[in-house]
Amino acid sequence: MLFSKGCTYAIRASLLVTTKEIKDGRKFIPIRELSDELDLSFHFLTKIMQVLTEAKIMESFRGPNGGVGLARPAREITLIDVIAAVDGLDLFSECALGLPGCGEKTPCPLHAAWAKRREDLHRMFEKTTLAGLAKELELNALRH
Amino acid sequence: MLFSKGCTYAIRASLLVTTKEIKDGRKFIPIRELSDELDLSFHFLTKIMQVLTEAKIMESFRGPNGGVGLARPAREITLIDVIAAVDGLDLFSECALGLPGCGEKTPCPLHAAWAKRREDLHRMFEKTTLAGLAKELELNALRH
DNA sequence: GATATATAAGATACAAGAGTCTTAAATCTG
DNA sequence: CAGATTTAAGACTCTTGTATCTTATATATC
Ligand code: SF4
Ligand code: SF4
Repeated sequence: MLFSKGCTYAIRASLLVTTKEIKDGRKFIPIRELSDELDLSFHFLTKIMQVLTEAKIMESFRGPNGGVGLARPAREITLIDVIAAVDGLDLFSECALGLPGCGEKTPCPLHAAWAKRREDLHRMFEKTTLAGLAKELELNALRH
Repeated sequence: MLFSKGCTYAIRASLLVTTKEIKDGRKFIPIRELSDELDLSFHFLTKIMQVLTEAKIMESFRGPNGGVGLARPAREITLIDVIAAVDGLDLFSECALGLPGCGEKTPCPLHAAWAKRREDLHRMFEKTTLAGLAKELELNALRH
């Protein structure tokens, strides 16, 4: 898999929080509500949301009417932010073969082809904001 | 990581076998020689080469002067063959978010962008043959 | 203040990946 | 045939990722 389970959960949950914030105008969404709708473990999602909170992508609030919400406007949060917080960015800097000490100076024969696509992927996730995804989701009634 | 450790070892070892076959004209290379030069565990590499042998990518021969060698001409073995044998091709058919039952009919908002790059990656590994890599390696004195 | 609701934090359990080791079978050489 | 070499097969260990569970802590409502 390209991303860890936790990372994909983080993306899906962030997107759901975004749509709920935009559509219903709510500031904090309980994690239980998210885990129910996304059909995944509440406890596991809790831990992941804690990571996003620590990374200043989410804000949290305890007690009744508490939950998690975006710490910044949805158009300022990119998928790279979420990926970096959960999985790190090794995928976009390390290489397909993972040779020790590899790089531009001493490349393996796969380097040119892989590095190009690696950077393209990085740019793609960097340009994709939660606001953009939420908008696309609403326009086309896509799944989440 | 994009590929498992075993898969990257498989690629590196296949490539080394290819260059040895081409340059030295040897049919079988002992796995110990490969593991020594690639600086990785002999026993682990043995297990991986067994997978490649089972997949008809390599041929093996026991006893003195034995070892492993390419089962087909190097220009007919692609990286996709090696990847498919060790890691499988899920990476190129599954999606970034791994939603259950996802696909063209009910796509998530990431689908279009990801599917395009996923197929591009698949094509890249499909077009890359061991012979091509070995040639590039020799021409430019690249690492392996 | 008492109680219910929610996240925070960390202990624990389970599964999968990565790596090691041992024994068996095949092959060559002398 | 005897002994050395080399892969085959599988048991075993260690580490990491995934998931669950329990106990704290903060907050709101009454
Ligand atoms: S040279 Fe490039 S492609 Fe090759 S192992 Fe290093 S980073 Fe990866
Ligand atoms: S719709 Fe496409 S991008 Fe979205 S989860 Fe499914 S395969 Fe992946």
